[in-house]
Amino acid sequence: MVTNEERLTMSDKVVTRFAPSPTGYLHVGGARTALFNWLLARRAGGKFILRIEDTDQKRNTPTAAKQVMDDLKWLGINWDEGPEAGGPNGPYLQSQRKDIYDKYIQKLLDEKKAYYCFDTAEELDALRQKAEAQKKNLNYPRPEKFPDEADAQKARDEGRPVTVRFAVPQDDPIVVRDVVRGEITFAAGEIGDFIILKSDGFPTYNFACVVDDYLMEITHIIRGQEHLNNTPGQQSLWQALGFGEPPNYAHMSVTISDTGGKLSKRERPAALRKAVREMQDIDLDKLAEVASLSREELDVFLDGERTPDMPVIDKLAEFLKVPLPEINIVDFFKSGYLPETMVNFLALLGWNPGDDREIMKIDELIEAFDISRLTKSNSLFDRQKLLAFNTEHIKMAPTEKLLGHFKDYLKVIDSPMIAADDELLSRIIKLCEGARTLAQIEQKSRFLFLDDDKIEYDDKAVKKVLLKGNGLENLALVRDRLAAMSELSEQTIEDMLRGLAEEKQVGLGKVAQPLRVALCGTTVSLPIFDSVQLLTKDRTLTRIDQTIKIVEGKATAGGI
RNA sequence: GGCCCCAUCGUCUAGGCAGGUCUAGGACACCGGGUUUUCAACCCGGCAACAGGGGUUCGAAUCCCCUUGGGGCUACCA
Repeated sequence: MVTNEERLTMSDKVVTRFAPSPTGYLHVGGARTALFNWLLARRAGGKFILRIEDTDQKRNTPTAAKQVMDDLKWLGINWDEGPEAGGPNGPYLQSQRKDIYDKYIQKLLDEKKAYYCFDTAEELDALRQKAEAQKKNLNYPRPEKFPDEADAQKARDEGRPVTVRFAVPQDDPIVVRDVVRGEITFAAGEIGDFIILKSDGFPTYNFACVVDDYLMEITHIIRGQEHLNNTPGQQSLWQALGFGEPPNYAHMSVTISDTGGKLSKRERPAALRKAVREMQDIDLDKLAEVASLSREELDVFLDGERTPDMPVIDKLAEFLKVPLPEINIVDFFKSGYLPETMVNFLALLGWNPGDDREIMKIDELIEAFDISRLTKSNSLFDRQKLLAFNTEHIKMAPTEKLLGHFKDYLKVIDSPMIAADDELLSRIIKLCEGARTLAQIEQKSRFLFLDDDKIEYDDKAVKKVLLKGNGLENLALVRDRLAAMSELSEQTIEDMLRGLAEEKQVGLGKVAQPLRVALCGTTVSLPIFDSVQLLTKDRTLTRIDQTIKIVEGKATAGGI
């Protein structure tokens, strides 16, 4: 039996890569792919390369590459070669490697292993439909005689699109050796000739990726199962180009959404659409204004025809207070998850260390990582389990580290708590022991940083705690006792509240909860004794008075 | 439709390649109880799975075949 250790030292230096197309933020699936490649490289003491696959002129957004890199950095996934880092195999943006690809395209053309095509989109469509009628996939009819350079020039002059197709060898079956799935055989003739150079002069993914993997000396490619069907074609190209042994492929399972199907970034707009449809009396004009969309653009989106950019979706959701499922890595950041949580959780989606360990630090993950333990079957992204993981990681994290994460979080959500100093934030964090997300810590304590007149009273809380039973009366009593106190500490506040509860023959909750609602407007906050002490006596009294006034007013007006 | 992949508790999974030690282990969720100034956290207990059918074998969750189910791909996207 070959151990993981032996396998790693037996092989040459391991080189892996993550090759995202910069179409938006890094999403969970991409992060997982990046992570596995990174873990393998780190485990083996090899190299991890970041390569940006931006050969599609239509889909790239200018900021996307930076967004992806920011998200990788947040996760702690660093790259040895790539944009920003540099390296001997650059450039690392495929759009800047055109001359390299041209050279290899020309080589295939010269060797009659590829040929020019001049079909229009309509002509291809017709071919595809014909194939469909015969219940087959389109297998492009290769011409008997390949067009030559003169033909290509003529087509260009006539304004016809000029592409290049790879002539896939049709005589033998193609066997792909996959680390997680074993040997997969594609029958001879199954893989049709595919386009390697687009009419805009850029190579297709299937071509660029083969050339770059070769030139960058990639030894292991871990990617999603959705690429499995590309592999025979790529492997075939690898051979035609004379690149020798292809790299080790490992096709991971796909991450499935709890709504069914592959986890996709389309889910956020879809969730928003659904929520808007289910809502009544929304002012659509106002809504459009909030997102700085025209009313028409909004309608188009709501009809499901087109989707605006993510920041617009976020704005709409925020305005409507609709929680959207987190899909992109930044979404999780903004929801108060720790990067350690994401790395740990993602690593366990389709991989496990082989023992009962689940909560693991990054170092442990690296130490335990073994590519042969990748799982074959698809897995569902379980948000509840993710929450449990986050709870554990918050619990585990040293205060200083947590403080750092918390400050990052406050910044990204633009919280009024940014104003607080480290000492105060540390105390707050300690008071929130057991919190599941950084968001919960913020929500429990932000009332301390709001102006007294900016407190929003939650209707349900007011009804349940102040209007039912003796809530208001108890609050008034608390006010009097508090006003009479000279020294305020958690202990004296506790003594006062407990004493009062005992006198009234009620549980502590009956006096503590009305006070809590008066301070922060909701039933959830930091422990009450600390809350009062931190807010100070004067401001506590102010808020109590304000609350009594507002609630009594509402009650007599029959508003509640 | 064609091609490809997959199949253990509700979910993530261990076990499978080297068949017996599996009356199938862990975690999350769920249910019941405890603790409690809120939300959490925490403690104790419980429920819960080898998709179905055929083989092979003394013996199958484990090997083979079929069925069913799920997923992926099927672009001048990656």
